[in-house]
Amino acid sequence: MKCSGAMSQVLNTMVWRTRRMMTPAMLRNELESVLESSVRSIWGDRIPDDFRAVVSGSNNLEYGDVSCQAAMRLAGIVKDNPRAIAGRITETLTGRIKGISSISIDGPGFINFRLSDNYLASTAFDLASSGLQSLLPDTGAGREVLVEFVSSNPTGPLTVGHCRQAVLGSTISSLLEASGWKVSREYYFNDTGRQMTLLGESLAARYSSAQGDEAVIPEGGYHGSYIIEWAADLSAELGTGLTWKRDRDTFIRFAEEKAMKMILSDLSLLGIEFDRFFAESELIPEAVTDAIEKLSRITIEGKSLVYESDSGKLWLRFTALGRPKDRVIIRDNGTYTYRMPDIAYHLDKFSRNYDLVVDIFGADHLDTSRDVAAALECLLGEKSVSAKLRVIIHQFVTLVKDGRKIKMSTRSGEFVTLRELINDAGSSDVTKYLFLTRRADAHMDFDLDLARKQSSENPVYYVQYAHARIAGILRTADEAGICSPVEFSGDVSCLLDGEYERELMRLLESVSVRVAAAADEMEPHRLTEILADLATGFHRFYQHVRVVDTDNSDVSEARLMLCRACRRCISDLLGILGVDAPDRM
RNA sequence: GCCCCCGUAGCUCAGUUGGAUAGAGCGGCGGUUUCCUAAACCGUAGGCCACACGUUCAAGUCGUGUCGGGGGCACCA
Repeated sequence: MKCSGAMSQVLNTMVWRTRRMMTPAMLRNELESVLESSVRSIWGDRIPDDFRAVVSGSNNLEYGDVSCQAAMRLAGIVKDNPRAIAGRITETLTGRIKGISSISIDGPGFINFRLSDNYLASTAFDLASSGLQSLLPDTGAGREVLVEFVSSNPTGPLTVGHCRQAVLGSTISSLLEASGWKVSREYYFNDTGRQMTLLGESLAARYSSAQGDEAVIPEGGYHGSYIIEWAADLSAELGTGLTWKRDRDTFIRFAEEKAMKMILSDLSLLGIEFDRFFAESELIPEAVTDAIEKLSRITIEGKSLVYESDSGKLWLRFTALGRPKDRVIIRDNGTYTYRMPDIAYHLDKFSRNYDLVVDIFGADHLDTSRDVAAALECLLGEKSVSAKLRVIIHQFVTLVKDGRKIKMSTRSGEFVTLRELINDAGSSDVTKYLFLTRRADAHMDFDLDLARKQSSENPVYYVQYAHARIAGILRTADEAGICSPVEFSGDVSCLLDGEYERELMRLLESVSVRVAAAADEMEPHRLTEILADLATGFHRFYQHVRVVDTDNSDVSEARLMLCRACRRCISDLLGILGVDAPDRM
């Protein structure tokens, strides 16, 4: 980017200085602690220890930019009316708070604060120059978190349901990363047991049929047509002489390898990578046996947690742990049921000393997941588990095509794959974004007809368009020889005192706080809300305010800085979602 | 039978430890372009927040119950 004489003139006439960055989170924290100490200094020990003067955003411009409702809370405690309380609190703090230009008491007793123009401009500037992450609180502070997601067994391609989980998991991971966590993404899969045998046998059946032999896919086996292709590959590689009886392992391992490749390629469509693929076979038999041993040493009310039934099965007494049913953990044929290796897996995860362990599961795992958590709490102590384990359960997806819902069943081979979905929707960006427009715990109808529309009806394009528009402005500005300052000066705020500028700055200021909240709650759908707000805010600003104006270069430069802040904010957020931020559309 | 989720504008959905006049997109109606991307903007209509009771100074938000819808619950994973 080149800078003209006008620019250097501005640089000369303004006093640029470095300063300590004041983030929106710091401002709110400071505000809260000032309010709190004011309250405590007035009423002393009448205030409960857990009292907090919480500050939140105002939804109405007339009521300032941030507000505090402490006075209403205190009414019952100090026996006075809220407006009088608010008055006493504010008396003690006039002129003491950085970043605040005025304070008022409104309504039943809200204390409303107006952010100073200087502060607003400075946060916009910080966004423009250093990006969103520089304003986010460092919640993770380098602590380590393990996020497990997808964890689909290698039996076929990923489906629409896995797609939602993949998008959720990778976005939550990125969000945590942006908040200062060191994130490991892990994929757990079952490479042993009945399902793999069925898969291998299904492959063997397809393999035999291809050679004209009569062969039937086993009861409960896999009917997907992709296995026909694997069978062809298998005979091309190893010839036609294999039989299920003699070469079980060859069939199973070949199928597993093919399935895993399929899954990896599906994931790459979404741009998702894992740090580790953890196979169940790594736990068998030592880790699982060890876990059973630990559990069997525990007795609750005189009864052993692990017991054997007449038929030779081994049970875990979940009812003693507050769960509704006891469950079989070892079948009479000596194999483990799903829960047992999963408990061992979680013990393994906990033994690796992560500060936080996040599980992302579909609604079908709810019951098991609670059993696993109960077993963990029993072995490791309730406190250490509840403090570290975070389970996010998401509801299922229904596809809507041509206005009608598509029914899916998994094993039968009648399902829509992730790959088909992305092809049908036209791009992975659209798919990813739309999956994040709903809360994880809400059922979701994925509307393919909407996904295919390349118009403002489609929320992705609305946001991307805002980004492309800003990029266009920056190009125009560059050609006109205008660029925004590289250092911040407080003086710049007087150039941005218009209604639309302030509205945009106010919005930009709130973004990092909202993103931090989304990270704390692990609710990535809030990011699409924020993005939509940013796009709307920018479009509105653009419609009313001329940015590139060579006759008014100082104002133009200041406005350009807002544009850059907005663009950076949008692209950083889209980056967390893994969605492209195009410069042209 | 047990468990989970949902019920907010015509449709799809947001709604920040409970707070001020309940919001957005799409759809409807009416406008805006000699000007940096009209994939945009502005205005307008449209709501007993399923229902009842309770807690509270204050409930879309919390509790109990009722009704309605979706989903899950294996010795599959």
